[in-house]
Amino acid sequence: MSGTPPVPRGEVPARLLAWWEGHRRHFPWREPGLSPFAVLLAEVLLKRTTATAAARVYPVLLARYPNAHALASAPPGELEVILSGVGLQRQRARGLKEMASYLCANAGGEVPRDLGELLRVPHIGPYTARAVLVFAFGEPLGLVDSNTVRVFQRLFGGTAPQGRGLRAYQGLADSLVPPDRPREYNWAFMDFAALVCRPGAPQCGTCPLGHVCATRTAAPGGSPDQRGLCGGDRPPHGGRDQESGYRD
DNA sequence: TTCCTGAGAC
DNA sequence: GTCTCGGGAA
Repeated sequence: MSGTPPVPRGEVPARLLAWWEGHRRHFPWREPGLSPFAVLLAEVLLKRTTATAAARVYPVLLARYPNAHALASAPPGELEVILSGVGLQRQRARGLKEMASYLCANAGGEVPRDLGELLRVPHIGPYTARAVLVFAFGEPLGLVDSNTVRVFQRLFGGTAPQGRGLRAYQGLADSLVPPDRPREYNWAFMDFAALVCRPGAPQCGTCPLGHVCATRTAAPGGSPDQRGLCGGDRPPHGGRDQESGYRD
C-alpha cells in the first residue's frame, strides 16, 4: 500500500494529443499560416464567446480588417454591425478599436512577441496575452481559464494546486506543455475540456485520461464503474496540499 | 437555468 | 475582492 498513487503527469500530454487526432475541432483561426494579428483578432473575439458564434463573424472581420491599421481606422458603427448577433457588440467593438489604435501608436501596428508588452495593450489580459504567444508565435506556455481549473481539479484531485485564483495553476499548466507542440497541445486541451471533461455531464465513459484520472480512480474497488463519478461538482475531497511539485 | 478560449471598472 | 458586459446554445 503505497498511500495515494501519484497521477503520472507525464502521460497526460501524450494521451491528450493522441485522442485529439481523431476528435479535433476545426475553426478558421486554427488554420495554418495566420498572421499574429489574425490570431490576436480571434483571441479577442473569443473572450466569453462560444467558438461557433465567433466562427460566424471571424472570416468577415479578418477579411475587412487584415491588420491593425485597417481595424483602427474602421468607420464608426461598421464594427458594431459586423459583430451584431455575437453578443458583447458594443464593448467588444470599442475594445477592438482601442487595441488596434494602441498597436498602431505604440508598436508600429505589429503584435508584440513579449508577455509584458502584450499585457500593456488595452483589453489584453493574462489569458489573451499567453494565447497569442502560443498560437501566433509557438511559445510553450499553458493557457489557464476556468476550464483548465476544472480539468486539473478532476484529473489531479487533491494534488492539484490549492490556490484560489487562476494564477495558482499557471505553473502546472506550463509544465504540461510539450515544448515541440504547444499549439496542438493547447488546442487538444481545450477540445478535451469542451467535449469530454465538460462542466456538466462529463463523458467519463469515453475519457482518454480515464486511467490516470484521480476522480475516476478514486472509485472503490478500482473498477471504472459507469456511474457519473466525475459528475460531482466538488473535488474528490481535500487531500493535503502537499506542494504537488508545482513550481512556477 | 448555466456556460461560453476574460478583462476593465469599481 | 465583486460587478458588468451579451446574445446564443445546451
